[in-house]
Amino acid sequence: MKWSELSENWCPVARTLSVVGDRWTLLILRDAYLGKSKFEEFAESSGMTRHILAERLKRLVEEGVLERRLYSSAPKRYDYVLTEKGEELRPALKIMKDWGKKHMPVRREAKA
Amino acid sequence: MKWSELSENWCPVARTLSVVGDRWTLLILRDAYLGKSKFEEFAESSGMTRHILAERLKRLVEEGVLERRLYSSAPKRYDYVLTEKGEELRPALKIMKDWGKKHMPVRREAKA
DNA sequence: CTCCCTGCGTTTTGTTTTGGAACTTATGAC
DNA sequence: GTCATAAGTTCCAAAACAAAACGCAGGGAG
Repeated sequence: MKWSELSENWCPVARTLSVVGDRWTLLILRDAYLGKSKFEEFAESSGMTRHILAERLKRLVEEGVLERRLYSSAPKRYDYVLTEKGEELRPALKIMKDWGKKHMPVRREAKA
Repeated sequence: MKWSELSENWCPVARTLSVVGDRWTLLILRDAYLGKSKFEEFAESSGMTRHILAERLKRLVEEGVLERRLYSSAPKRYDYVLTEKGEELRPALKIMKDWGKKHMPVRREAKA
């Protein structure tokens, strides 16, 4: 089965994952919850390539998770802010944050 | 940045996603929370290819989210059960389930 | 005016991952 | 022997991805 067919799945978890269940998307949301909104902010913070970032942002806007907003008219600049729909995933990220803190300690290679 | 470098990230969310943040892995956990444990059960329920499933299961075992358990010795058969670490992600899936129900209705194409 | 800078993407070029389907191995049933 | 079951593994083409360069629209400096 292709990933793209998941949005029609009978299971609500699968349908959710069809939006946020790929590599990177939840990292964009993390940054959004931290107050970031600009393309360059997401790019730098998450470390993903601009290519992928542009695609994911477009998708999140299409799905109504983020809203593309004109924040400067000359020159024209857009940023991305959470919708109510997007806000409602925040608790899931909180759980992942706590889980990561508890179960995924940073293994730093013995360094001077 | 490559996805594989995420496990060393300063951010606990990113480290969590380095384990469960790819396509399919959370769908395996969904099935595990529903009581499934066998390879064929995961394969059929999630619709992912056996190839990918095998790789994801191996990774989840390595990370201590699932445990590979011998459930039949002749012929040798293994299944996969949640560890306590794995159980602790259940609330996140619950949120995604509710979010999917609320925000991702199944669009069925006008059908007779 | 000309040149450089910022911010938001798009294009290009290889590499990696994925999807689909067939194959393997071990054992029990008929 | 032949078929069926369960848990993977292997192969190849197709899709996704990473990295870096390019495009474009306004400023601002000189």
